[in-house]
Amino acid sequence: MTEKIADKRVARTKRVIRDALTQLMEEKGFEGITVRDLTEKAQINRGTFYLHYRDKYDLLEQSEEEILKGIAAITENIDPVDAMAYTSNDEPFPIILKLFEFFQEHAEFLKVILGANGNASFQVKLKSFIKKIFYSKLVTKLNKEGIQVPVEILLAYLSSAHLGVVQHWLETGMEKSPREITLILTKMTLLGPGYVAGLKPPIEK
Amino acid sequence: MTEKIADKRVARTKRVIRDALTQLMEEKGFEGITVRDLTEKAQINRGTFYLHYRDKYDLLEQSEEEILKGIAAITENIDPVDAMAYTSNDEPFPIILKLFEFFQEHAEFLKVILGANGNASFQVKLKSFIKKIFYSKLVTKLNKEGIQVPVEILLAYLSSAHLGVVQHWLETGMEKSPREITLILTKMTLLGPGYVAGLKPPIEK
DNA sequence: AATAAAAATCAACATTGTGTTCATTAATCT
DNA sequence: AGATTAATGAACACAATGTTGATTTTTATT
Repeated sequence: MTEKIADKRVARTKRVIRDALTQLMEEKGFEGITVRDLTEKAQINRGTFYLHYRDKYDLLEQSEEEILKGIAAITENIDPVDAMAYTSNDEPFPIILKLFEFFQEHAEFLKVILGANGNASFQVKLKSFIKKIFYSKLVTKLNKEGIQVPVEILLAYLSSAHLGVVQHWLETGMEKSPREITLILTKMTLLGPGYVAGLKPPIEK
Repeated sequence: MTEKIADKRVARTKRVIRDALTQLMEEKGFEGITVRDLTEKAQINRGTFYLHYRDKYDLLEQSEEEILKGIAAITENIDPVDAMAYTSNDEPFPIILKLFEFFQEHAEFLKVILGANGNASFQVKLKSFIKKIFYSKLVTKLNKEGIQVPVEILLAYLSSAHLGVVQHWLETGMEKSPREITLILTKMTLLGPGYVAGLKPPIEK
């Protein structure tokens, strides 16, 4: 995933800089961070920073890029039939489950980047991955039974809802396991939020 | 809503600064904007900016604050029974409809602040308003029929889904009317995204 | 273990944006 | 019309930026 780093010093430097980024973003958001802040927190020379990154935006991009590559690896080989294979109420969507396991591994960074001090553009990128997943699920259904709402809007609804639950899950310390949270998501999506909330389901059967 | 501004010059200055903010955020995001950028775009003296705002963050906060007050005015007087009064499949939630009408009025600013170059913390604040709406709807149902998923997660799901549709609606030029888009949202929420997508609803009736 | 190669440090530099000030000009309110 | 208040323009010290060149330290290689 990440390019192999030959020199131990480089690996260490990049690691301490990224750790500093995560910590500082949590404290004051990317906005308020200076390169000096980063290098002080990381305890390296300011010049060293510029040996590896053009500026702080470059650092952010590279950090995000790495995560997005990991997500792409999970989502890009979606077999519409198999990967989201059905899916009873008590069997989680396999891909969603895999994603939650990946999120858990990178929770520290994702928590800040997807949080209130985070980066809106990263959210958009992540959301489009999630959209892709649901789209691949929907294409098989399209033109069979009519979809009752515009597909684009349905995708916006579903991807946002799922990302929102990821954010909430990270924010509250990941109390549920990836499997548990995926099951809950599956349930809300298949049965409908209204139904699971106990609202009378106005389905004229 | 906004404090009455006595002097016409002040009103004009604040207006051109905020217009500049909206434009520049669209171009390069809040991150990259300098006070010099703002005053050049607004064609005013740089010192004049500091007569009204402490710094660019203060400008952003005040701009957001104004919007949030408008939303608060709509949401704070929610009568759980009345305001979200039922609500057949082809009657939109009144509050949601009102919100969309408000969003339409402030579309230009909201589009950028909720977009890829926008501000994550504003999203969080707006989402919590939406959560409040659904919470007020749910409390009446609580402890009656059991809710099948944790309330907090359900609220995260619903509020994120709704905010996501708002973002998509703004992003794509508000082609649907507030009433149309609210109806679609109501439908997806009450019937369930799975159902409206044509998935077999696994409801064992 | 010795040496060549590469990375990190340190100090210095010009540049740019910041936020403040003060005297002056211009627009507005009554 | 005169008093008041806002906007302008120029100047200032300060802080962060991104770059450079010389030096030291660490790593990889033989």
